[in-house]
Amino acid sequence: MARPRQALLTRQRIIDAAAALIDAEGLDALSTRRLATELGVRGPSLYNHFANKDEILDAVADAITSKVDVSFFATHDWRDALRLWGRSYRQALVTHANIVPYLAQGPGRRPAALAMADAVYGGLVKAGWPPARATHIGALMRYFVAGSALGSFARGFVEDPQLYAAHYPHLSQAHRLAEHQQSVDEGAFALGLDALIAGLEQTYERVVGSLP
Amino acid sequence: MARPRQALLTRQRIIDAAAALIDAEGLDALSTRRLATELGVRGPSLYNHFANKDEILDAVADAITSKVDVSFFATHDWRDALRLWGRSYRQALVTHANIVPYLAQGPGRRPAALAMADAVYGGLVKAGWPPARATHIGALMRYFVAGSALGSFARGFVEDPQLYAAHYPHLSQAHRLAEHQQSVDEGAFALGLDALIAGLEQTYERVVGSLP
DNA sequence: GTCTATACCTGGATAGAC
DNA sequence: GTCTATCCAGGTATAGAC
Repeated sequence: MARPRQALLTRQRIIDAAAALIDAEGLDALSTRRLATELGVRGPSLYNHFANKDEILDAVADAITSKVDVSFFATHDWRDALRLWGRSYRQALVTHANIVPYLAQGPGRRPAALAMADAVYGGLVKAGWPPARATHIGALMRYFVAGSALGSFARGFVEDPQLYAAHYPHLSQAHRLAEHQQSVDEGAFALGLDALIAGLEQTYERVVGSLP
Repeated sequence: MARPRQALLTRQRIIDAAAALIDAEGLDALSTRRLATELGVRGPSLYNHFANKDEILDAVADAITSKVDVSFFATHDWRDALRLWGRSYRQALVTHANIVPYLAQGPGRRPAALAMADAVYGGLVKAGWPPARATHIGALMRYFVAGSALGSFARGFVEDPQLYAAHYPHLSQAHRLAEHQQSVDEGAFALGLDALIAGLEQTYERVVGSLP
């Protein structure tokens, strides 16, 4: 099996397999050898499609970001657009939570991330937000979404009541958090998103609403 | 130099050196060999003080979290407490941004993290927030702070105007972001924190203010 | 309590055959 | 375009001398 008639690998197959591997076992599980094995191939073959491992990771990150829906800024009020975009953004990251640290720290060179920033910024400015504020809003939404995808709050807790009751008076029910992990995270995200938009609305009225 | 009269290492020295190394060169730079070298010692010596590498990382994470000031919940109005705690929390993480991915994903077994959660939850409940909401608020604040420390929004951009102007119509000034990275991040955090608290205030009036 | 020595594994990447 | 073979660096951790 030196050179198969039909290529065994494509960039897309590699990206998909890498994403699946990271989702299942974490960022550290992604090695070129391991990824190749998943694809029924040997390590070095990957280098026919990507120059190095970082290029693979960047491609995965870009694919995930490209799933975020930013179309709302063209069709909706900025408040609704922010809310709908925020949900779509979180959804995209939560389903690939293990890659969030890489994705959030990565450089602003990935096309999908730039397209997203462009749409958000453009939409906010068009709605009347001053450019500096629009930048801040794009950034703070990113903080909130990335943070919520990164660290499930509840995942941290352990299902052992004894561990908390003794030393942390207010956390006596904390072990229950482990049971309701997902609903706690979703509730916290929903509450935060509502609060953020309501708070920004006040700023908007003060800053933009007072103009002619 | 087999057995020195005075121990060369202490847990505290190891923790400090590990934090400094991570701050300077990132999480991946922390290996037992490298850390030992920084301490003027050989790799295996560390195992006299910690069972394994994860224990070292947990100790670093705990040390950082313990620097967060949660005393405000005992002395201030919940709004002010939230704001002051948020700033202190962000400050602690931003100065050790490289460890945020580990810290945010880690388990809820670290004493400092539990003490913090306990103080926040207790303070909010005492202020009249229903327990479920108090949990959500603690979580959403964590999302926002961790997200803001994790990924500097502006750091991602590159100081090359050409890169953006061509394809992203609204980002023509994006290269300027790289110059003002810190002020963008601080401005975005401040705006988001204000908006969050203002938004929560509305919820508070609706949920708590209407009670007897 | 730190050392040396070492076992053992995994990693990313390249060269050259087919 | 995938293979084999190989390099080299680095990782965690243990055993036993001093």
